[in-house]
Amino acid sequence: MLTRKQLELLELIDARVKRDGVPPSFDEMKDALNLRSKSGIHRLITALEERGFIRRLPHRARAIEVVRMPGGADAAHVATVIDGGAQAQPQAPRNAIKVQQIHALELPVMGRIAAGTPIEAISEISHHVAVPGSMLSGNGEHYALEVHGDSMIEAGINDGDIVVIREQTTADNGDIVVALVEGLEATLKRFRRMRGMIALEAANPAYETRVLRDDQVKVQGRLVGLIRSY
Amino acid sequence: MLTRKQLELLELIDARVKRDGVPPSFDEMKDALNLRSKSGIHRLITALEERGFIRRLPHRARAIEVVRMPGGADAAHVATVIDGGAQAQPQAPRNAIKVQQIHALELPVMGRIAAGTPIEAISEISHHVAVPGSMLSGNGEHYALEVHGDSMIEAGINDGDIVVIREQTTADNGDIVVALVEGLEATLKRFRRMRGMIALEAANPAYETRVLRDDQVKVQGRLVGLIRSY
DNA sequence: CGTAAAAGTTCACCTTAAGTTCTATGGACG
DNA sequence: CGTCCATAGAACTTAAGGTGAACTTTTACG
Repeated sequence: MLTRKQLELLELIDARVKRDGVPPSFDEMKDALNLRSKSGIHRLITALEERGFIRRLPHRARAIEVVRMPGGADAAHVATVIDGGAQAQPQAPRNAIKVQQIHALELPVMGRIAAGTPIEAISEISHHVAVPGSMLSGNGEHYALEVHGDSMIEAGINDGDIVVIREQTTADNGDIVVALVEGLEATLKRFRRMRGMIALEAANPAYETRVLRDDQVKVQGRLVGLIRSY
Repeated sequence: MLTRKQLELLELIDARVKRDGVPPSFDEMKDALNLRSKSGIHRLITALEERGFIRRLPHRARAIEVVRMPGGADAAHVATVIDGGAQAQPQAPRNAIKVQQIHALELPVMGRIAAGTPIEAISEISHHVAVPGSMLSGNGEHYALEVHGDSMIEAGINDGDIVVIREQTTADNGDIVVALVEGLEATLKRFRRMRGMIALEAANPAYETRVLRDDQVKVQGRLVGLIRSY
């Protein structure tokens, strides 16, 4: 899986992060591996990223994170240790064997939502889904809903899909939102504001656009992601 | 992941919140880090937010929250500990570490695939995505591809979507598959076998169904999931 | 409720640190 | 003897960090 050099670099990064709390820069790595040019480091880093051992933010200084160590993790079920909120706890519990960082989060599926016509509650949690971190905007609360109906089908949202919603009370034109109409019907529609009114458009010609007064519509969240299983 | 300054500031905020119960103001942080201008703090805060370590409400006084600490896990980045299989950690660990199951796996994105017309390589890994375990069939290798083009649009597969593929060389009628045509074109199409020939149907009337001889088509995998970010 | 103080934001300017890219070099190898 | 590939080197681009000042929004208080 890894060449000797790649492994060496991976172990170096891991050791430095543990020692300093801060990942090494390219220059520091180059010195530590006795190379004279950091372009070699660049290639090694790229290789490690491709193989899924580290994650990084391109062009960002010291933005490297070790995701797993060789021999490590690759199973579908993994136990995650979530730190209560603060208190870093670097070392894993003793009987843990392998560690992998997964860039994802479990979100509650709060129920079903009728995509086209109205109703179906945002009520109790039925279960949870893992959602890739890249879908989440960093700040803001998120939850998931199961789509029922075909009214958003032309937007590529099918019956049974899981949609990921970011809680927010405002929306821009063209956003797909979860809106509460008349205080009770929760629907998933495309949001458009026009001369004082709000239009909720379905993405299916069989459904009519509903134009409502400002006070009849309460935006509850915006669609930020979609997950479908076949 | 963090530079020294960023880490320093993060630890300061964390310590202050623990000590005072209230996050420090920009001026207080500036003094604590021995800076003469608070605009530097602003930039560090922005960097910490980008990297997902803190969450904040813009313009609000002292509205900063530490979401996670380096090495520690919370929010979008979660450290997963793979328990050997048996014994999980039954007893509540010393400093209130919560254990959560994340039912997901990081899959490599192997490149782009043209959904409609032909070609685009399954070549090197560009990056990784977390994929919910419910998508994975337990056994079998999986990988991900970025969809390019609109040929599968009526199946709810849009340009830019990430599709999750399970490696397999056979397919049932109606499956959506990654197929290698004539040994070089990789396409995402619906698979149908008819009287000794294989039909690869696009889900877009603008594209024609291609009917090919058995030996011209090699099934490489089957679509098992889809992930879309807005 | 209005206003002043406090807190957060933005900009311009600068220096240094860090990451990226491209081309050249030199050895291993068939 | 040419190809492959890791290393080197340097040029280049961008990010990080620092400062000071003006400006806007919140928040607290009389």
